[in-house]
Amino acid sequence: MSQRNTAVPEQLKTLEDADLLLESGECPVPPREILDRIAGKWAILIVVATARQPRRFTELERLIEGISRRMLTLTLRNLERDGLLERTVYPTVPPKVEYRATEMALELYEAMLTITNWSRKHSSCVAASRRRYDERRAAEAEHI
Amino acid sequence: MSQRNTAVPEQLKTLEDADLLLESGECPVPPREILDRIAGKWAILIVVATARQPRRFTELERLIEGISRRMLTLTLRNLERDGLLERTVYPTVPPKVEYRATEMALELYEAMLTITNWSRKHSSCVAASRRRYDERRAAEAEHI
DNA sequence: CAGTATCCATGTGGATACTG
DNA sequence: CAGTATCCACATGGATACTG
Repeated sequence: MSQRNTAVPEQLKTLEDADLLLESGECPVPPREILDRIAGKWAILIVVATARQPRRFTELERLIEGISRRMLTLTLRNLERDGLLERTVYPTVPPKVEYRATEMALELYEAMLTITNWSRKHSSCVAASRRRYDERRAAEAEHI
Repeated sequence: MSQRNTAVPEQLKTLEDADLLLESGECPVPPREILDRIAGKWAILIVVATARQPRRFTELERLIEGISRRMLTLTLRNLERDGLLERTVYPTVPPKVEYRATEMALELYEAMLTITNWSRKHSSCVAASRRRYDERRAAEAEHI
């Protein structure tokens, strides 16, 4: 993966091809949308929290530190709508609702781990690059 | 990948572990930040555009449809700072500047393709789930 | 308990005039 | 040409009062 220079497929010559890859006309749901979904601050955390066992609303609110009630609701709805979360209502008093990640969601999470792996692999390199960049800019700012 | 139920690692029992995975204390640059970077609307398009050949500022502005001058500059700076883009200045008049994706960036793009692949694989399933969800909600709204 | 509705602060991003 | 600076519109998201 790292020795070859073929990360971008050979047939990918123009940016229009990239659009096909990323915005994709044939897909009912474009990759861009999926990306936006998982890029949200909370979605993945919810998927992880509900991966191994069903979780209740308040339980998630406690588990996921810093999430607001509003954002929890919104994210849960979106995930449910996309079929990434299964919502089960027990018609008791008081009500009990459980959320659980679907198999599809777990696969998405697994795919997401490739990004995480990249991060881990190159993290210090990126950090070093940032230091160099910032120092260079600071130096320039000085002698002006 | 799809027959096993181990998308979430066995040792991942609590959400704190997930935090370690996603927000990661040991990483100088947390995965979350990388995710935000590539989730931006433009970064990946720029990486793709500069993958096979160096591109000039105005060239990118034309290639990447819909990007504003401001966002192009901002995204280029961020990518350069992170070491994902190499910026070369030719001190001519008028100035000429070229951007080119680094090897690291191409690897990240490749990793990102796993997400795209997930999308393609499950796209119609997600779309179907959305239809069902929307219809259900519409039905509920009616008999109220 | 599991939400919904509302208000408000902040950030993100577009358009564009200006400059070395 | 390759940007920077400025202004502004809008979406995102937090806090929280209220409800079935």
